[in-house]
Amino acid sequence: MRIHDTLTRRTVELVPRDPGKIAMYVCGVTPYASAHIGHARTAVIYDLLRRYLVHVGYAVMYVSNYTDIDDKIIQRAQAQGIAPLDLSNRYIEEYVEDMAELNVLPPDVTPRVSESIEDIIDLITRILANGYAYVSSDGVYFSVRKFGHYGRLSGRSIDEMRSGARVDVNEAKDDPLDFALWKLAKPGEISWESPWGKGRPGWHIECSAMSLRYLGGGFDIHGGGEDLIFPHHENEIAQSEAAFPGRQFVRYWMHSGMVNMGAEKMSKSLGNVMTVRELLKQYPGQVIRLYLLQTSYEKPLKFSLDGIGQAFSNYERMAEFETFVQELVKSSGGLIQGGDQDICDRFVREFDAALAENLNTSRALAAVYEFMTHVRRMVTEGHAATVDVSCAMKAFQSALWVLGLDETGAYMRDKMALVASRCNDLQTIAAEVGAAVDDQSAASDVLDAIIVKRQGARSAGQYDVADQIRERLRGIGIALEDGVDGVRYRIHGKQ
RNA sequence: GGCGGCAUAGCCAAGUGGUAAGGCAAGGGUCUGCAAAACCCUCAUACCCCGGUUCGAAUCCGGGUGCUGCCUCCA
Repeated sequence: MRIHDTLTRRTVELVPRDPGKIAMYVCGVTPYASAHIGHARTAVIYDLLRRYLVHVGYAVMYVSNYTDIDDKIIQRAQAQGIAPLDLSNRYIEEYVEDMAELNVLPPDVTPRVSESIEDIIDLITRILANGYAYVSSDGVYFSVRKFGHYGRLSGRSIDEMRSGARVDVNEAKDDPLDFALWKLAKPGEISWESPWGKGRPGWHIECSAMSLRYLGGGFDIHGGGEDLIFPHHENEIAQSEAAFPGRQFVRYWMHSGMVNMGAEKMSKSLGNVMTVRELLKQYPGQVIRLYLLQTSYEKPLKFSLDGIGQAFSNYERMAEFETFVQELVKSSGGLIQGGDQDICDRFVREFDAALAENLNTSRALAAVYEFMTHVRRMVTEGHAATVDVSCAMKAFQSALWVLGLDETGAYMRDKMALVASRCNDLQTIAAEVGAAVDDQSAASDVLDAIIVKRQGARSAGQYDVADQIRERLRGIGIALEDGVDGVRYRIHGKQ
């Protein structure tokens, strides 16, 4: 496949360090607050990359960290009167739950800073020994000017940054551009023993230590949000290559675009966030995931509820199609009288080709939509040729897996939860139409009773009554459909 | 101040030299008690503006305008 490499600014063929294997590292979150939709976007995108690589046959080793020690965590924990690691631990647990809802597969390894102190100390020791760092009054600093390639990833020169003059002034630094590898602890702060005194790692060093630990030097893909390009990833390169001079740290750098709230970037520090939790109350995780995949991963995504509503319609279509094609396979024994035998092959080829071109999800989704239309048309028209429809089902399900949209079961569960959230309304309607339910009945039972009532009206020819009931349900976001094989209903998150 | 990115129909969005994918919404049709779903049809002489290069540009170049990212914690 081809991917866009931030370092060379080119879209290039992905050539692994070891044939058939991909080693990838993605910067995870600093868990001091609930994950927002921007965090979700990054997680979903790299999860898609991983799934695609597995799909085309690679053995993938995927590492993603938690930066569970940093200034903000310490501050917040202090404010709440709890231990920093308790705070970060709580949000890590929350994050794991949220990502599971979005069908993000757990990475193979999820290292934490607090559990990687030894590796970090070893790495700093190496950097010091190689002369790229110095011990100062309040910690250990990296000498940016000693690293010749500094600024290559983010495309800036050391002198330009000087004119920016927004780098903080710190007496302990030899140069304002230098950054901390190890911070000596202030009284009462969480700390670990080190050759330079009790303290904790600076930001940046942990990702070098953890990625090198689990993947080794020169691993394949390093990813993260594009806001990490500078200084985080720039510094990672500097540290890692200073520790192991002459060896390339990472083969390809990938960066995912930001989610914007209105015109501005969504960020915890700006406070303009939409959390995943909040969204999951209104929409199934699969719908949110599809929403995030509708835009190319490198472009900014302007968050909108309307966009999620569109994703809802689309996901509904996919879920319905999956059921449809499964039933078709059952009823036809796998072969049907249809049309174009090539439909499957063309779909698989186009879908894979789209993702192979720097994860073009819009194009891949277009292939999925067209495929659904083609298969249904084939069945509708019923040509003379015999077509293997089980291959269509397999191709479709395989594509859904790659996109991580294969949790149709979870989708149905989430929809039922939305029905349950309307239990009061349903009870009201049941009372109005005289459906036989009691106050204790579950929402789905109440809904069933209403539907039974309506079917009774229909078979009695009382269409005005039936239509009224349908309208009432539509009013609370439940749409009834009378098919030849019974009644179905759809639930809509938007109202 | 320095270095980037983006601008395609009501909305989302692909497309980096060959004459505008796909989806949502909308309108019409088939089907249906009526709807919905499904299927069929319609829906940008046109890609922010002005120049230029070219047989040919949404795509390349120059100049504008607007929005935005990074330079400080950040996915």
